[in-house]
Amino acid sequence: MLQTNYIRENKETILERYQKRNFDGVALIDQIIKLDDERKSTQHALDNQLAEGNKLAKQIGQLFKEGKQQEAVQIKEQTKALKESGIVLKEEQNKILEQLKELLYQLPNVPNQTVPAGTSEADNETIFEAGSIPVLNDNALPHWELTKKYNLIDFELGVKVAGAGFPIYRGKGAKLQRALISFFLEEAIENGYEEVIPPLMVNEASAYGTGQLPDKEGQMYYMPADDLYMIPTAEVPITNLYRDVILKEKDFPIKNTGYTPCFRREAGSYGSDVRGLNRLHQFDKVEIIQIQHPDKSYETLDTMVDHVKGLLNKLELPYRVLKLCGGDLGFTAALTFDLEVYSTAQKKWLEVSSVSNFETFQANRLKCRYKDDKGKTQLVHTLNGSALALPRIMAALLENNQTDDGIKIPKALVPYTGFDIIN
RNA sequence: GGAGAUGUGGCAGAGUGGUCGAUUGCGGUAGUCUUGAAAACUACUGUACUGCAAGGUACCGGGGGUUCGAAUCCCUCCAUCUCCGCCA
Repeated sequence: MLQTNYIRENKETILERYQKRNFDGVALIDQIIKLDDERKSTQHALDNQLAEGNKLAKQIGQLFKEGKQQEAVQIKEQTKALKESGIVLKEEQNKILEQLKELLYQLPNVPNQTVPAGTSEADNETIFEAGSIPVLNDNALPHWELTKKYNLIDFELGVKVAGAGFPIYRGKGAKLQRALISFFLEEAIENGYEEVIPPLMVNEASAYGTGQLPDKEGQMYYMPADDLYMIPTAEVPITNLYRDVILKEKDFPIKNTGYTPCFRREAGSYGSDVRGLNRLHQFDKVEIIQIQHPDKSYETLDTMVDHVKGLLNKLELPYRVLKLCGGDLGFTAALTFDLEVYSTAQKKWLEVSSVSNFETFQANRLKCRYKDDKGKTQLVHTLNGSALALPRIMAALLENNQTDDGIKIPKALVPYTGFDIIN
C-alpha cells in the first residue's frame, strides 16, 4: 500500500512508472487525492468540534466545583448540538477512511525505474545464464515417470489421503526432500540469516500485512472455525514478525530464513503444466527475508539473487535469471528477479525462485519503521526470496541427472542425503 | 473447555468520573561540576494526524457504549497468570 503523502508528492512519477505495468492509475489517483482532501477537511472540522467540546466540558467541571450548578446546566445545553454534529462528522470521516483504504488497496506498487516495460512473461529480460543443458537419451523420462520408477513420490496415494496436489514422498524421495531443506537452511545460515520456525497458520492481520488480503483471498486455505489462514509462503509469518515494530538504524539488516510447507489452493489451474511436481497444493520452501534501510535495499536485492545463484551452482543445475517486466511483476513488488532451472525431460524452464524488493509497500501496511538519524520514523524496505522452492528443484534434479545406472545426486547434497545415487 | 485475577509510556509502578497524555522510580539524552570518569545536581525524554506557526485532535490491550466530561463505569473481543478438566 502506498502512502497518501507519497502519492501526492510523486504523482507524475508514479503514473509514468505504472505504464510499465500497463496500469492506468490516473482516475484512481485523482480520486484518492480528492478523497484525502476531504479526509483532511473533515478531520479539521471534527477536531475543532472536539476542541470546543473539551473546552466546555472543562468549564462545566470547574463550575460544578465552585457550586455554580445553574451555570453548568446552561453550558450543558450548549454541548448538545455540538455532540450531535460531532457524531455526523465522525460517521462521515469513517466512511471516507473506509473508501480511501479501499482505493489504496487497488494501487499496485510502483515499479523500479529499471523494470522493463512489457505485457507478459515473454517480455521478461534474461540477464544471466549458467550451466550447460545436459544431453539425455531419447528414452529420458519426465520426473513423474522417474518418481514412479524409483518409488520416490506417490501422487495417487496422496489423492486418497488428501486430494490432488498433495503428494506422498517416500524412501529416498523423502530423504532427498529433507536433504534439500537442510542444505538450503545451512547455506542461508552460513550467509548470515537467522533461522526461524514460524506458525503455519496466520491471523487476518498478518495476511493483510504482507498483502495476501484482500486481493488474493481465494488463494489461501481458510479455517473459519478459528479465523485462521494456512500460509501460502513463509514470507507471511516471518515478515509479520516485524509488524508494528520501530527499529533502530543499527538493527539493519535483519536477515531471517525459514523452512515451511506452503499451502495454495491454486483454484482454476489445471492441465499439463500442473502435472507431477510442477504445481501443488502443499509444497516445501525455504524462504529468505531481509528488512533493510531504504538506501541499501537494492544492493541487498542483488546479494539475495547471488545467494540463490550460489545454491543452483552447487546443485549443478542449468539456470537463468530473469528480470520481470512490468506486466509480469507482482502487485506488491517494485522489482523482481525470477530464477528458472531447465528441465531437460520436459524441455522447459521451471521457476524455482522469485526474489523481490517491496520497498515500502509492505512496510506501510505492516507499520514497520525505523528511526533515522534525525529521530524521525521512516518506513523500512522489505525484501524476500525463495531459496529455494523444493518441488521443481526436485523435478529438475531427477530429470537432468538421470543415467542408465540411476539418478545421480550432486556432490553438494551427498552429505545431506547419505547416498550419491538413486537406483 | 470451566472458574477466578490481571492488562497503564523503553522497563517498573501510581492513578477508580473533571484541572490526567497521565505522580514517581529506573533507564536514555543533553548540560553543570571535573584533567577525564564516577557521583551529585538541572533540564529534556511516547506515537500518529493536522497546521507556516502558535496550537489543535486522537491514543492507558483491541473494538463499541454510558456521560457535558472516561485510564477510571458498562458491553464485547483478545492476551497473560492461577486453579480445574483434557492432551501430544
